Amino acid sequence: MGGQRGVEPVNELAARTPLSEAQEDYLKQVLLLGSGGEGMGKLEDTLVVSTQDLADRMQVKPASVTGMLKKLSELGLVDYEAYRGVRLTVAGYKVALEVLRHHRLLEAYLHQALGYGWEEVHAEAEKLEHHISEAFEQRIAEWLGHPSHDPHGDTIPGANLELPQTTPNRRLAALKGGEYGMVARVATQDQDSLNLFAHLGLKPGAQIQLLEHVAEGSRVQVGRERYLLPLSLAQVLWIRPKGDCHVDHE
Amino acid sequence: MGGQRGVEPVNELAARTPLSEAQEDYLKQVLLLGSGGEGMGKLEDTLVVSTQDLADRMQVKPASVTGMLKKLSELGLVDYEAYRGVRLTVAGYKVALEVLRHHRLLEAYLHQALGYGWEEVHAEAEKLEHHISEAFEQRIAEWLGHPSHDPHGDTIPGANLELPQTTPNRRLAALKGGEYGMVARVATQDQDSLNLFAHLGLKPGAQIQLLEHVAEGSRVQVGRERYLLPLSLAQVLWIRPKGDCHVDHE
DNA sequence: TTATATTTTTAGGCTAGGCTAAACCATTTG
DNA sequence: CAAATGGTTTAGCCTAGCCTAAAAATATAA
Repeated sequence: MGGQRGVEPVNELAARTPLSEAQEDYLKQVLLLGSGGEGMGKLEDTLVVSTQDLADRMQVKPASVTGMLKKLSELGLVDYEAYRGVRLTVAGYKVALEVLRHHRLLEAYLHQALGYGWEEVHAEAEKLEHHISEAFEQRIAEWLGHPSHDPHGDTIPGANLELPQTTPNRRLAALKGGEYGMVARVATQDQDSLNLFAHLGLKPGAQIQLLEHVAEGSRVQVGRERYLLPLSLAQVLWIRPKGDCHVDHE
Repeated sequence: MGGQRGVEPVNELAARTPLSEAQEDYLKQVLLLGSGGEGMGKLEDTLVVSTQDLADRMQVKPASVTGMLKKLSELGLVDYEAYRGVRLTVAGYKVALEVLRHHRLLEAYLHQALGYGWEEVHAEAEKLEHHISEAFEQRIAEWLGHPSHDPHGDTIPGANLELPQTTPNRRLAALKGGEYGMVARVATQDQDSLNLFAHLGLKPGAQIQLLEHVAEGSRVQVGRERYLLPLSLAQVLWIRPKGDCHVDHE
């Protein structure tokens, strides 16, 4: 059997074997971590992901990650070299996008059709994403009118897995004092953070002004309330800058 | 540890440990098989179920069933004695009803909210029933107006797991020639049978007349069509008898 | 009531996906 | 450039659920 010359023979067939829930989750996290906070982009723009990071995200020991990466590598879903980290292959990227599409469509559906709060949808979608059929995906996508974003402001890959157009946003922590903007994305999966953001009215679409950065975090104005957000939170709030600074009030 | 006098000490606590999908499925099937075609009734009216029957239903070898029954027995969810078959305990019965409630609410929701055909809902509900939260259950129940029956005519246990009132129906195979009635329940999970019934318009609510029983099965009138249903199908079609025979036409 | 047939259980294996402890590599530090 | 440090992998174990083959119990027939 030696001698398959050529560049990328790999196990393309295996990509058709139905994957386990765990496998899908690993692929999804490789994509998310590799996209590093930014929206999530083309496969080429993706970074190499470390065993450790994956272990943290999956709530699992690094040794377990190694084991899984070997399997996924044999399936041709990731490029993995010991001690060097991991990246998705084209096949793995497709799977990850599909899972992410399920997840985000579910979030949108739970929010819009069943009245879940936007901060509540993540957990439920996380469980369901692996168990819905393509028919289900299609029907909720249709019901929703084929949305491009979920309730957190994350983009939803299209039915053919194309990525929606994204506008360039900046983290709240990167705004300059006085700048106005609209919350475009709340990029955390931590339930406590989500609850806090929801409580403060900091959801996608909300208009805000960054007052100033201080040692403890960022001071921000939302409606007529002013809050101090610790840096960790200011890092996950993505803002679409609006008009420039010092506008017509005060 | 000897000497817990009293009748039913058992492992009540374990019933609180979250069960695996497989465990839930076994419990559900013990209930369904123990209810033998009839609607599904009180725990007391339930029959003992054999290892073999369970194996057939679960698409699994009898040896595997034995293994699982031992575990469920230790958890206090079934009463199991080697070679004598199995029955649910009160705790197991509750779990089974809960799973069934999920299943049937999902079927109703998929049908009414997402436009699935009534014959298509079973498979999707089968996968999802183990993965929805109580919040999800509640929201779809509410959306549906707390229905008492699913699209196949099966009763849906209430939020407190009470059983809805059931009216006494008879199998099509048990009707007498000339009797009229309404399809009340299509009691099969076989996809081909479901498709056939759907194709013939034999869904819950349909008005029918039994013409006669012949060697090959039962001849039945639906609208202005007449069909011959093999006995196996006539056994799973439950009818609510309407007016008596020979009414005002022909 | 003994013999045969059927059902059920036991024994021993396998895979997936976790874990721990120990070995290994790479990178940083002295 | 050697040594210490910390992330990574290997080796070996464990549990859930399934399997097959063989043994045991029950049910049926003679």
